[in-house]
Amino acid sequence: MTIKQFARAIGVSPATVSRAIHGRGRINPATRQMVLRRMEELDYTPNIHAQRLVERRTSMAALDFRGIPPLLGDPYFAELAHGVQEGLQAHNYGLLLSSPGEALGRWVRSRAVDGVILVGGEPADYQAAREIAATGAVCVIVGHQAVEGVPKLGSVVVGLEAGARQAARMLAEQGHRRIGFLGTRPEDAVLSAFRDELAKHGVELRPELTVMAGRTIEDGALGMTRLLAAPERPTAVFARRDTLAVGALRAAARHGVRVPEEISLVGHDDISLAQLVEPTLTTVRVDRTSLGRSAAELLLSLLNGGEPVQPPRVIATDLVVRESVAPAAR
Amino acid sequence: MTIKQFARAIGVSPATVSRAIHGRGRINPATRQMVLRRMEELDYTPNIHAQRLVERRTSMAALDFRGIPPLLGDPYFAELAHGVQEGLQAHNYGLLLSSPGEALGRWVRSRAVDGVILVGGEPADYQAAREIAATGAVCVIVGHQAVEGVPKLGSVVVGLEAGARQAARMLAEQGHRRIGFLGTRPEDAVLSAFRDELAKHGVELRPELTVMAGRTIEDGALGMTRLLAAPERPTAVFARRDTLAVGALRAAARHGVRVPEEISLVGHDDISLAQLVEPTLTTVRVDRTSLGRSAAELLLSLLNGGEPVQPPRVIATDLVVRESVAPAAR
DNA sequence: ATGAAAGCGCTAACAA
DNA sequence: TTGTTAGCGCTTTCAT
Repeated sequence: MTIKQFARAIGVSPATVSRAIHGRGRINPATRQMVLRRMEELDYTPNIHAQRLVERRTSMAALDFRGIPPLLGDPYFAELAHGVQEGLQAHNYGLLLSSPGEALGRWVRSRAVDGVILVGGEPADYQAAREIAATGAVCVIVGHQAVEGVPKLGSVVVGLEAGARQAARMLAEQGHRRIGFLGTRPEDAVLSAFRDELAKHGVELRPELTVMAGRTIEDGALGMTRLLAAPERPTAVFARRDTLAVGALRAAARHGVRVPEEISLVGHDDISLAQLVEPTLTTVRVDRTSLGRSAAELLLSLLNGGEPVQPPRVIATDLVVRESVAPAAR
Repeated sequence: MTIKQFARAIGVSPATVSRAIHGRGRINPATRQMVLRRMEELDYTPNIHAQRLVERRTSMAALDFRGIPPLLGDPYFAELAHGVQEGLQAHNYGLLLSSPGEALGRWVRSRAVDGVILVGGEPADYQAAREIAATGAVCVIVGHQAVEGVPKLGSVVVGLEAGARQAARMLAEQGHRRIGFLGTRPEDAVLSAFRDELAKHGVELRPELTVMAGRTIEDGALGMTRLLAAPERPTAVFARRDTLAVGALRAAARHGVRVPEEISLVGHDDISLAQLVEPTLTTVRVDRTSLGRSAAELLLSLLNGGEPVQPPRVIATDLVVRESVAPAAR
């Protein structure tokens, strides 16, 4: 049924129907109620394409993971998507899941979406975001660094410092003085914040106990084995990813070192596995659902004429205390 | 830029541009190439809403998880979504992620999507699928039972039997005779197939070793504890969900029972956790990516005037052998 | 407060 | 082979 047919059926003009639907323009409240009621009865729903064509907005946003390999299969990104969806849904925006590749550009240029949320921290991703914003669509990038001063471009940042500092503080306060670090890359906001905070508490993160292990469980096991073999074995270890921490846990078990009695362990990310290992893992949580929700909200605000320059939104990490940490043995 | 402006700019009529874009109707190949080239140069992209309005198709499908709680946060569904996306993308279809609730109906009635993929096995889900198909949209339901003979409605089914039988066969062949089962519901295709196949190998699945444990890790631990306390302890256990199996693994560890040396363990679903526990879990895989891809393909075929009655598509499960199974101790 | 009419940007008959 | 024209279903001035 078209608006014309429907209007005729209930004895008003199409314009009145439109006014009733949107509540804009002058319209008699009584007529409005009547129209709305009869819409239900006759099951009339406006054709969304006609609306979008004339209104020039879509109420759709695209979410793109920039070809990050495991894509949606990875719970990390799945939770992010969930948050984005929540944020959009609250404003009746739809979510278009963009597949990696060039499709995203097509969606934007054909105006299938009003805006885009890009997830990715690489320079190329920031470049892509700029290009999208330049075409007139609104774009929000979720990554590790803030973007400011670019019109139609916003950013949401994972604040890695906070959680790392909390972890450092807790370990220091529990009396740990020889602390190991299992990392992925030497230049890492988590590592520097952790080291800095330890220093503030009079604890030095020694280079020989700082191991760039990798990212997998196996990497973690290997790294932990090295730490356990150190002349002065650490009493606590901070791992940059939970997967590394889980590997470390295994290695400890294999070497007969009890966690947390003999060595404490802190992970990072709070993947679901963290609650499933034994002992359960104390870890730094990245709240991916709020990350997604914030990105969605920022997008919507930019879309509604929000200021081009937003205060950068930072989603702070925080420590989740579980079983894998104990005071340092004397 | 509109088609009219673009057409004028390159000195042809809008109709010619349209023909060039779609390659339909009579058009001089040379003109076509020219138009296509100039589209690139002038960066003209058709407004998708105008296209959809007149073509009466959207090239969009909605994916709805029917409010299954963890939603996208759960890797199981994330992988499914991934498969769906792959299938749709191959035909240039877009994926609209529908949020639980009434939104789906709106997308369908407003013609925002041509079709819907519904994931859910409850009777209410099948009912919802029927209603969608009745409105004129095409619908595919992903669940445990096939639907046939309903126009515009297709189904993809997880073939639970195959994997369950493989598991039974393997355990029987490894010499296991006292086998336990940790289930979720008594009426279950997996349970009956497993029991039946065991019987074929001369092994009885004894009622006292068949425990309806639940679905969580904790449930699994409890169930396993009961099995371990049985007068005649089983030498192998089949768990209906990997979460149950993981719980069983823990319970075994707590009771000092080694897996697989003293008791073998098989799970079901192959969630990512299955590879992360120790020992890694032998389990029945449900290939969720192909499940999603099949659903997408079926949807597209129905959309393209495919037969209302499709042969029901079944995605078979199969056994993944890892470390948690060993021959029965003599 | 309501209706008539002019587009929104595209496709597809129908003419040429 | 190409152009002209009439919609697709809606919103929004501009009249009334």
